[in-house]
Amino acid sequence: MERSTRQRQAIRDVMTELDRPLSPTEVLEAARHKVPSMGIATVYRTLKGLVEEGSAVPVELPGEAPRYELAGKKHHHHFHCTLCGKVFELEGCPGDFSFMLPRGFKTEKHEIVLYGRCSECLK
Amino acid sequence: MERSTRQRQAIRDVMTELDRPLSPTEVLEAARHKVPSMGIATVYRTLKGLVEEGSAVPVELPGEAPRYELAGKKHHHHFHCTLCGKVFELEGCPGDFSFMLPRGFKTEKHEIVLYGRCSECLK
DNA sequence: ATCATATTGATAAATCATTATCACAATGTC
DNA sequence: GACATTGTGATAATGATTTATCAATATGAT
Repeated sequence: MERSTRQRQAIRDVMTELDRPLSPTEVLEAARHKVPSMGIATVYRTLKGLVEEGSAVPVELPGEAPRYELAGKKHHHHFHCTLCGKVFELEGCPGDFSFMLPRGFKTEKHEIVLYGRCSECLK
Repeated sequence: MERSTRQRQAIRDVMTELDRPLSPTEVLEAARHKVPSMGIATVYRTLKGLVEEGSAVPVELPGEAPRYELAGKKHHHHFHCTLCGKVFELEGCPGDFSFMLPRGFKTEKHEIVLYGRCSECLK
């Protein structure tokens, strides 16, 4: 991640503009609108580099290959549209799940995923 | 799933006895205590059959291959021990996540996964 | 107990996401 | 602008999980 290339800039731009967790394939499709020659290998390479340098983080959802979003966001969870498949960032969090813990267990973190229809798919 | 075999009974027994979501490998290891000759193919075949007949359900956790648990349990979520890797069933649920939904979105279901140390790993 | 056939176990093959390879192109330093 | 070097794109290779294959075995109806 030393040189500034059209491809890398396009990928960063796409992640900023769409502002939701994107799969490598989604990144490729969107980035090709800016750099039509882009290949999937470049997407994987760049996403890996962004994660290593700390400017992106992987978003793992049940039964799905990792998506990626820009780092630095505050604690949040995700919504997965069951129709279009897009994942969106959610605000808010119930916060305390200790009442669900069996005796003797200790929790470090949690994940919440809501499933349903996004506003676009409900139109 | 027509005949009753030692292998299938062993797999059902293991799932009942351990009473937590099990990966195919975990099922194999436990079932071999009952039927030492058991092969991994039989585990996959049997789990698939159990799911098809509705007596087991897949449990998908972020970044993990599916585990399987017996069907018929009431709404619940899961705890994933970050040390031993075992997954446990949790009781209770905050229930309402509508306050997290963006305007125009509708939710159908949700998943919660807690991560931390199980009681065995804290001893 | 016999027999038709479903099941098993070992392993080859298929899948799918991701990474490695490598010739060619682009970057940016001098 | 020349050049050393990094980056790209096409695609082969990899790794992990799951499924297919098939000869041998076990089941259960007769």
